[in-house]
Amino acid sequence: MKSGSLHERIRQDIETRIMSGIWEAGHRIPPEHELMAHYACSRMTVSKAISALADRGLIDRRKRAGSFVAAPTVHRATLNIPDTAAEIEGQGRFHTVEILNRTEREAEAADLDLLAMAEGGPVLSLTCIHRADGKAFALEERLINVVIVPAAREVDFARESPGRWLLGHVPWTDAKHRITAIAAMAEQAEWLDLPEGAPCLSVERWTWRTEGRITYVRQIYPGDYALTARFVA
Amino acid sequence: MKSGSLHERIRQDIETRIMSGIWEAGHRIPPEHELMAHYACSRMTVSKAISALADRGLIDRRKRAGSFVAAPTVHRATLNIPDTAAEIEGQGRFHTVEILNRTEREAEAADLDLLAMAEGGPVLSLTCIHRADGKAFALEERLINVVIVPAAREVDFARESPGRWLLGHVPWTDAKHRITAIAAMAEQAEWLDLPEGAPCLSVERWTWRTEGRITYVRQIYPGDYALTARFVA
DNA sequence: TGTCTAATAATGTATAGACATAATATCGGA
DNA sequence: TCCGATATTATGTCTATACATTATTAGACA
Repeated sequence: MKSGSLHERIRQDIETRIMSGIWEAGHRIPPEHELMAHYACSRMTVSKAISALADRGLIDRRKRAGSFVAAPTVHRATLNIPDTAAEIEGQGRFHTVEILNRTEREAEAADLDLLAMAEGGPVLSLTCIHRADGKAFALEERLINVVIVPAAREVDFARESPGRWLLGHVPWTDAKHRITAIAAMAEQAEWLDLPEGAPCLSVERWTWRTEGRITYVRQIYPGDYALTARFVA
Repeated sequence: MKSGSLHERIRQDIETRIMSGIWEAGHRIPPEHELMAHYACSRMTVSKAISALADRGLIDRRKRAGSFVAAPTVHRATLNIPDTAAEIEGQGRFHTVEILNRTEREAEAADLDLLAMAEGGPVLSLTCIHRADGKAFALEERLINVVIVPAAREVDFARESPGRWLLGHVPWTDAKHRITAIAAMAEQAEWLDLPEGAPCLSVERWTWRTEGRITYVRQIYPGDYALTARFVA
């Protein structure tokens, strides 16, 4: 239980009190000088423990007033969205990608929107299917902004999947995800080996850095695929 | 840009270098004493900045060896799953809940599993529909472990929705989420005002605290409902 | 009684130094 | 050349102290 350092133990201690409901929302936690006395340590150590809790949103700190247990209003969970190749290999299965379509073209109206391109320019459009031990796992539709990532032109994405290549070679500053349920359209259903209209999970991601959008990707998984997320950090 | 405190600025500074790709994965960031000199500050301040980055998983720190930019293998995003009532009201719409079914019974085999109950005991089963401005928004199927939360027996959940009541009255220590796509079954489709078989987003959540599982809930949204998540903390 | 002002209590930030810990580098000897 | 003891370096934790910031409380004054 007592994991190493003092500030860590203090944090754990307070966190347990909050989580177990001994200190409920709105309860004022003892001021730092009291905790100093209680744990017989310096203020910095106590402060470090409390700051960690504040960072995680478990408590609110107000000057002069004190620190209070925060009222939970949302479930906040961390979602790990691994690059598909890593995910499949992580399950001990054999991953392959097949490129179904690769086109380099001038950005069309729809592309301009997805990649937030003001002026237009060349884009690389990819459609590929990921397989785990030969079985369809996910369908990937991707647009890459070639203006920002010119190197993508030269890559053989059948050898290294687009997601993995981008992750390793192109840094991003921000990403937005959108998760919806869709009905598989005829062509999609065929590739995923599902009946037409079968429910599928669609995960879209827009990735950008300061200069602009890097890539847009939509991944379509059969409905029984589950994204899992956990509370706590 | 420069927001307030020095350690915050240093963190921002380093983060920008990492995110922009100036320092790529595996790059060693300057040791603390160099950063001290560069920012003309004490070691504690530098350390605080770097520790924050380490907490977020952006860098790895190794004694004697130094601190290195971590290799990104996954997109990590924070998913906010608000209690449905709060979500609807947050959109400025009018929220109502209708309880379609409320049963208190001895736990059945399926319940024991979902609530991880070893011995059995009473459970409260609820089915309700959330509406936004009168329009179907989400269908909620919930099990509450009455052994742990006896107070739930007395609550009128038509006045305060189950999610909100639990959030406000019952502290949890951990939660697990599972997101899948499903086809609406006849009864579900009817309540959600969708054709049978329409793709729907299913969000399941298991919530527990030290003594055991508190509640299991499955929320079913029409397919066009989107969960969104952002990178960064 | 009401209002403005000053004291006070709490957190927030930062310093400078000490010792602990872990991994690497170095050097002497077999 | 290899091995092992020792030195070195970078991070990890902690102390004691100082001053800044902010909201509340108490007191002075009209």
